[in-house]
Amino acid sequence: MLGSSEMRRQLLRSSALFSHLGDKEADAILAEARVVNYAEGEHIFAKGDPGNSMMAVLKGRVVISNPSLDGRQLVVTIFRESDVFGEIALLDGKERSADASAATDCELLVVPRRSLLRLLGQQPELCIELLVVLCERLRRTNEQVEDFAFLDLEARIAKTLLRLTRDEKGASSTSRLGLKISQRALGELVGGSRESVNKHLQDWKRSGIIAIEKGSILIRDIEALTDLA
Amino acid sequence: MLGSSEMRRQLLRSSALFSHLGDKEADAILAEARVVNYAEGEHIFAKGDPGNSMMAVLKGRVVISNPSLDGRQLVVTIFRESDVFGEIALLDGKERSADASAATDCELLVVPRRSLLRLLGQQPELCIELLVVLCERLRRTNEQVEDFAFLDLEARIAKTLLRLTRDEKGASSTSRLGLKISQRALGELVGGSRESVNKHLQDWKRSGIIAIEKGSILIRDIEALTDLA
DNA sequence: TGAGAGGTGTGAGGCGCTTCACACCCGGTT
DNA sequence: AACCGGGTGTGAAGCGCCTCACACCTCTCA
Repeated sequence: MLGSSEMRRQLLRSSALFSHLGDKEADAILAEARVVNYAEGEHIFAKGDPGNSMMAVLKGRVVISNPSLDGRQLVVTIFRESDVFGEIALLDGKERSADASAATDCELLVVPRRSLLRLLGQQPELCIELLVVLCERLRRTNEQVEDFAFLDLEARIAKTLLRLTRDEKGASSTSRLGLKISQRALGELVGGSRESVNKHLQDWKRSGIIAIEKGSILIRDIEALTDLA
Repeated sequence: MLGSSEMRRQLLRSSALFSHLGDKEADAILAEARVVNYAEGEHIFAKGDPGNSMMAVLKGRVVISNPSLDGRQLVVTIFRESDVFGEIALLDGKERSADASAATDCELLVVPRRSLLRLLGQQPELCIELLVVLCERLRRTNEQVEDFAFLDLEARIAKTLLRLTRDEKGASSTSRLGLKISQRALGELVGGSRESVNKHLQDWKRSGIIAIEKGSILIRDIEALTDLA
C-alpha cells in the first residue's frame, strides 16, 4: 500500500522503537501492521477501551489526555513523528489508561497486540528497545508528579512553555522563539484554568519576558523563564 | 551465604520479577547478585546518584521519595517484600530519579547493571516480565498525576487511606481495619501539610467515618471514604 | 451585513490549602 | 524529678487559584 518494501522499512525505522531492526524483523512487523489515517480532532481511542494495539506516529500530532469526572481535560503528552504510544495497555492486556485523539491530520502505523507480543518473544533487541521507551516515559511522568506536588501554576506554565519551544524548534531551528497555542490548551497542559494562564502571561508581558502577537507567544527572555521554573 | 542453592533460588523467585525463572537462569542471576542489609532510616540511594544496580526487597519496607528544593518530601511509593525497584536508572543508564531509604530494617538483593543487561539479552522471558513491571509502575504513576490534577486534598487522603489499608491487610486479613501511620507521613504521601491532614481526619472522626486511637486510624465506614475519593 | 463561534483580557468574590503560632500529651533520658 | 522530642489538635492570617461575569476582537459563514 505504500510503495516498495524498502520504502516501507524506512518508514518503520523512522520510529525510535524500531530504528535498530534488521530487514527481516522489520518485514515481520510490517506484514501485520496497518497504516491508518485520522483527521484533525478525530478520536483515536478512549480511556477504558480494550487495548489491543500499539501505534507509531508516522505523520502529525496526537494528544494524550485524561478526562476528569467534571468534564475537564488534562493533557498528558503530545506525540509527534517517530513517537510510539499505546504500549501500556497492549503489554499488560488491560484497559487504555487515557484518551488519544488527533491534534492534526495524522497517519499512524497500528501494530496489533498478538503480533507484537510474538515478535517481542523472538527479538530480544526489540524488547530491550521497548524497555528503554518505557523508562523514558516513566521518568517523564515522575517529573510530572513532582511538578504538580511542588511547583505553583506560574512555574508549571514557565516550564511547559520552555519545553514546548524546545520541542517545536528542535528540528526546524528558527531563530525566533515563537509558539502558537491557545491559552485554554496551555491551561489543559499545566492543569490550570484559562483565566489564570492569561493572567500570568500578562504579568510576563508587562515584565518584558514574553511578547504576544497574533495569537502566538514570543519568548524574549529565556533566562527569566528558566528561573521561574 | 544463605544456605543451599535451592533455598537461594526460592528466595529469588519470591520476587515478582523473577518468579518464572528456571533453575539455570536463577543461578545465573544469583551468581552476580549480593544480599545487603539496611537499618531502619538508613539511606539506600539518593536522587542524582549514578544508577548501576537494581534492587529486590527480600524483607522490610523501602520508601521512595522525591525531595523538593525547600526541603519538603513527597513519598512516591512504599515497596515491600517481593517488589523490585531501581530498574529505571539501571535500564537507561542515567541518574536515579528519586531517593530511596529503609522504612524498616530490611534486606535487599542487589543486582548489578552489567549482569542484568546481559541476562536480559539472553532471556526474553525475563525481559517481558520486566516490561510488565514497568507497565504497572507507569499506570500507577499516571494515576498519581491524575489525582494531583483533579482531586482535592480530602479526596487524595481518602484514597491513600483506602489503598494503605488494602495493602496492609491484604495478606494478614485482620478483621479490623486499623492503620498505624503518623499524620506527617500521611501528608508526605498525599502532598499536603500535616495540619491539613489533621483537620480532615478530625472532620471524619466527627462524622463517624473513622476513629483514632493510640496513634492509629480505624476505618469505620469504608463506603463513605470511597465516595470521597 | 449581521450573527455566531472561538480566542483573549480583566475584575470581584470565594474556597482550599499553607504557614505560623501555640498548647497538649506521651514516652524516653538523665 | 525535670526535661526533651515527636506526634497531635486548633485557630488566625494570608495567598493562590478557581469560578463567574462581562467586554472585546477576529474570523467565518449564511
